[in-house]
Amino acid sequence: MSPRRKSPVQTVTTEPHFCSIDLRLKILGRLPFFDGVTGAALEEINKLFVEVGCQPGEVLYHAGDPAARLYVVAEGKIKLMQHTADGRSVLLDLLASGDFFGPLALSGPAVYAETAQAQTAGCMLRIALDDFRALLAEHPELALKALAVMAERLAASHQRVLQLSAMPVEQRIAFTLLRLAEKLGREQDGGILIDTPLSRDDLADMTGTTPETVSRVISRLQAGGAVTSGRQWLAVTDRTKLRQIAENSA
Amino acid sequence: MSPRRKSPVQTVTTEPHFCSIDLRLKILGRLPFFDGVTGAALEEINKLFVEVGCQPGEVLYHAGDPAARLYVVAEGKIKLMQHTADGRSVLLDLLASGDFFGPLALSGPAVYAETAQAQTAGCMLRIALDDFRALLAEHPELALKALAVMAERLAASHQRVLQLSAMPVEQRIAFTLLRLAEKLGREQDGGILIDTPLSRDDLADMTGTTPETVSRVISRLQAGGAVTSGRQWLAVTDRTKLRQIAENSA
DNA sequence: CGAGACGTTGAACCTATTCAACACTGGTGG
DNA sequence: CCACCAGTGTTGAATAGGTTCAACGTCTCG
Repeated sequence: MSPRRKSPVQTVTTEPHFCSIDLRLKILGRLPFFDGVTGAALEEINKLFVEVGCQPGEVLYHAGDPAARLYVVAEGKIKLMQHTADGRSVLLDLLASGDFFGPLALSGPAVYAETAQAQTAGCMLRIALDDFRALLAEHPELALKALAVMAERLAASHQRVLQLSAMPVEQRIAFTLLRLAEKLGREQDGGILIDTPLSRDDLADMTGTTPETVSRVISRLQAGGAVTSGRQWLAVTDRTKLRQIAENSA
Repeated sequence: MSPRRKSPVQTVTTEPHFCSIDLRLKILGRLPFFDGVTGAALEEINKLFVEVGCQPGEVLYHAGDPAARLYVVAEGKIKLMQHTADGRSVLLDLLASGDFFGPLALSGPAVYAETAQAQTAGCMLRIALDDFRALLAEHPELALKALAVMAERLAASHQRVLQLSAMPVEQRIAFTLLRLAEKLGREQDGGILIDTPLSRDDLADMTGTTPETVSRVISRLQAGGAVTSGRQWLAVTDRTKLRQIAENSA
């Protein structure tokens, strides 16, 4: 019952970001792509990656830019976004350590389909598209892994289309919070903290609504005891209640 | 100015549907998957497929069913749908001759993610998941083709999320009609006929709205001369005007 | 300490939904 | 062959859910 006043979200603040060799190998080894690759080959692969630091708010690339590289998140959170002509925006995905982004298709027009923006400071591992193509040629089973990743994302996107088409705002927000808690959740005295600086605008862009509406809904959820929230942070305190709201089809 | 009274959409009516060998090879040869495969190998692949006829409205599989097969549309139109607990539905995709559907992921849980329902009578080519897996092992480059297909569909789904999140109904419908005209369009005295029996309900499920609203919007479009429409059919008569409506961000 | 970003809340407005009545079409069976 | 009926489409009126605009409070950072 003691409302936390400051954000419990850990924001890394060490300057010019870079990753230790250990972290790099750990990240790469954990990728679905390379989980069957042995240590020596992995180090070979590691050499193909370049590390890039980034600052909060920094845009790694814009939708429509010529696409020549793929990225892996080593540290930090990345927002994948799209924008309309009149300035509205959608947050397509929120990526954390180990997530892959960029033109996974490999064929097709070599432009980025979305804008990638850093939500926190962090470090990315970058690989040239050609190098990745070569890697795929060498290890054909990697394509199957990529296929699995794409299928998962397609299913997620379809799920979102369903929600936007057929559910009221409150349910969409509840679902989104559950998903975020699952993906970015960290245990925090009795609740699951969504471990990224998350604004009302971000949530609005994730659920197809406005920041004002998000604020109202979250106030309601907070009054009902389902979540606790403050400036740029949110924790799920009653998962069951939240799920109930998400699935309430009455 | 003479409003067509009967649907110009050609509906195949020959009973128990099946495909000629010629058609089968033609369809398979045209698939992005097999476009590099030579005649002899193609006939080998052809043997793995079984043909299945289907009637309008028939459900090939339900979302959640154990998934053991992949399908290729030889003839006819297939609706891929999802449903909510309270009976609302979304039409995720409308597939025509040459389109692939089923669990393209190959890994992951072996259940169908959507429901596949025939919109017209038609014929499908079916392959066992295991056979397809074997095919992929034999021809690793096929995985890249599959990857490209998935990427395309993911981009389409993202586009739809953007539209549902940030555009009013009229724009969404206009966009949808343009896309349908592009995919299923057939030239028809001065207009582009969308060559499938398309109900207001279908359009509502494609644009995240209600059949009533679709009806109103289409009436407006028709009054403006952008489209002509009747029972279960629609033709785009002024592409430019429709595109203008679709992109109007004012 | 001030400025700007973030968040909340209220009130008016508007778009699209819902409910309802009716019209048209096409197919079926008497 | 016609009458009927279910499926489809149209239109109107009332309503609701969410947006928009605006004002204000609060936190953070330089």
